[in-house]
Amino acid sequence: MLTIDEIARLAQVSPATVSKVLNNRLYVSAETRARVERVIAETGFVPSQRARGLSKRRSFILGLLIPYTSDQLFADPHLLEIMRGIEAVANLREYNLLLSTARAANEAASACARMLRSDVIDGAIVVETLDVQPFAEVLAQQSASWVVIGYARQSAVPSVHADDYGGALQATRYLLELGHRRIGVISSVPRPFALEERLRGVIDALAEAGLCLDKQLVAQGDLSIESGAHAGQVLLAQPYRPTAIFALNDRMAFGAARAAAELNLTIPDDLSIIGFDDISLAKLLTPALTTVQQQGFAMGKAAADTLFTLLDSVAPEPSTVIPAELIIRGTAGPPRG
Amino acid sequence: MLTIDEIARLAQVSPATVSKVLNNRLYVSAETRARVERVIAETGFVPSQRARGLSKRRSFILGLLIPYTSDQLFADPHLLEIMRGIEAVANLREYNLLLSTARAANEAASACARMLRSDVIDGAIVVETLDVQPFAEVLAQQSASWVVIGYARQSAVPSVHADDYGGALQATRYLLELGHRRIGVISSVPRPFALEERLRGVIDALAEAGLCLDKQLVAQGDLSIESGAHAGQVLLAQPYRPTAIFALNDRMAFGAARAAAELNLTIPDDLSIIGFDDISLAKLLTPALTTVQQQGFAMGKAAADTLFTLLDSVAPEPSTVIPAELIIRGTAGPPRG
DNA sequence: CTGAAAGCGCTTACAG
DNA sequence: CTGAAAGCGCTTACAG
Repeated sequence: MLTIDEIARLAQVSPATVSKVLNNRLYVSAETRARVERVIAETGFVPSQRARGLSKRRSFILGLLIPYTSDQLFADPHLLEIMRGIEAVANLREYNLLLSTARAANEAASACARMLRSDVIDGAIVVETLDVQPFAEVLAQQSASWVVIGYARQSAVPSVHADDYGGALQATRYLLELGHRRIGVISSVPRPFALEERLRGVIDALAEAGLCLDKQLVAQGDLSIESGAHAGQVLLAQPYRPTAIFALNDRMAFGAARAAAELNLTIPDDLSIIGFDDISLAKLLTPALTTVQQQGFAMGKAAADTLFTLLDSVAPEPSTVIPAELIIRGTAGPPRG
Repeated sequence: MLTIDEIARLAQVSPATVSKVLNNRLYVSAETRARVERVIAETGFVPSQRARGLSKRRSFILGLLIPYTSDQLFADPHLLEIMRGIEAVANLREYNLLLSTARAANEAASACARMLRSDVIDGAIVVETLDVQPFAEVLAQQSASWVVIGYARQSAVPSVHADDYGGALQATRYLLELGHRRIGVISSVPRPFALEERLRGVIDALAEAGLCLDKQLVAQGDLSIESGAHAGQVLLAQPYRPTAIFALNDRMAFGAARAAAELNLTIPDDLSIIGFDDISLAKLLTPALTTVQQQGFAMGKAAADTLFTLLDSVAPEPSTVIPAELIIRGTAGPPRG
């Protein structure tokens, strides 16, 4: 294998000098630098990262931890966009990305701790698909650098999340503007904190219009399509039924659409539906689903930026909120009559 | 940071002995081993991977390369399953997974080469979402260890792929058994090799029944939903139209279903549709899509096994074929009348 | 069975 | 501006 010593020999300088050139250090004469660079180019030499890491005490690798149950991951709308955002930043810093998709949260947390201790990774980004608490406990001890994409409530970890509250506010206001007054909501039990925020957005938007959230018009699902269909049936079976349904995630919105179809209700004429997430299938519903989009790329980018801030030992923003945007497509319109 | 020297001091042995315990070497007395293990357990010591790697000349990291255009990745049915399969094997070997999702194929190839040369990774698994040729050219030179998931035609790389031919054979036979004689096919231009194989399966199954593939009944898409819809329109606009359509991927099958809906054709009574891939949305079509499923987990596992075979310097299987299975759901039935 | 020494391939003060 | 030397934290012959 080509080593720095070999390059030094070919360029007739010391390994230390080659190292200086490699690291863009000052105090190397222009001609020496040129000579070394030529040899490097000719040989295609790439320095060994692990030797470099051993000296620099860095691995130049970031861990991306996605604790998941396969079903969740498939459903996650913007995970890939998040990854792209992280990668974009990591590339600039010449960092690589290590992927870990452990199953249970505590299992993932200890795997993460191991990678940190064995210095395989310099820091980690944890996607809050499961409970973040186990990570907080394990990683706080070893004063590790990490950030969570999601809500890191009690723990003091920097976090990045979408503006769930604002997104729900927009969606609800839109329905109100269209003229809806009886707006059904499909929420979830147990409720991830993001949904808690979305629900708060609904309530506040209704309050702006002088309305209260009618308990009768809130049905609970479990985030799945099936549960959305069931919740939709419940809402639509009411004597004085809602003219619009805001499902707090897209999959449940799909379910609601199915429930409407079973009752021969036309969307959006008989029933408006809005979802949240903008999963890739949202466009495939007919009509296409009006929903709230999260900016995965921006979230990934922000998370990586935050992590590098930590690695540079400067205090990062405790939390970053990425805007969410209402995407108007075809499932919401003015109520009939 | 805790080092092997510190452990040695605490256990009152030499670092070399600690190393032997760590590596499960023979020739360590039971009591010495016990003492060292106790200290390791008490301190929670985890050896530095990069120091270990520097000595062992291994990084214990595998590269997973997914050259993609974001659209493709979203659409990829079993990528996550593939990743899980790879991870399962990697975990057993105490290897980690590095993820790289470069855009263009040649860009990805050179990034891969860099990671190999800088010994960030010991080997790579390339998912054939784009052309594998650039990888073959770049990696062949440095005699790197890598395998492709997909078809690695001219190149001598070990490959793992689904039984596209067999899957198409099954699907077509099934339609024939249901009684269909006029079977439309939605293929693609340009055609990935996997689709080539699927088409071959169709032709052979028809031949078994004494039928030929009618050119009139083959429409070309480009793998997208929209193209499938268009191809479906073309096929269904024919005077003597097909009673079944086999779309060579699920997305085009979705498009075909949409085309059928526009003509008020009922599925499967007026038209049977079969897809290929079993993407996660397949179940969401109403009726749910009958399609051919690829075993992503098995593919990932096989690819990782093959890569480790290479890393262990033994000659691997040149190619591994993973069975594909017809999943019978609701979009295919006997033809009317 | 155990340990001293050299080595993996870089980087970093430090001296010149 | 340049290079010798030590060090990063392990492992591996080798000697005892």
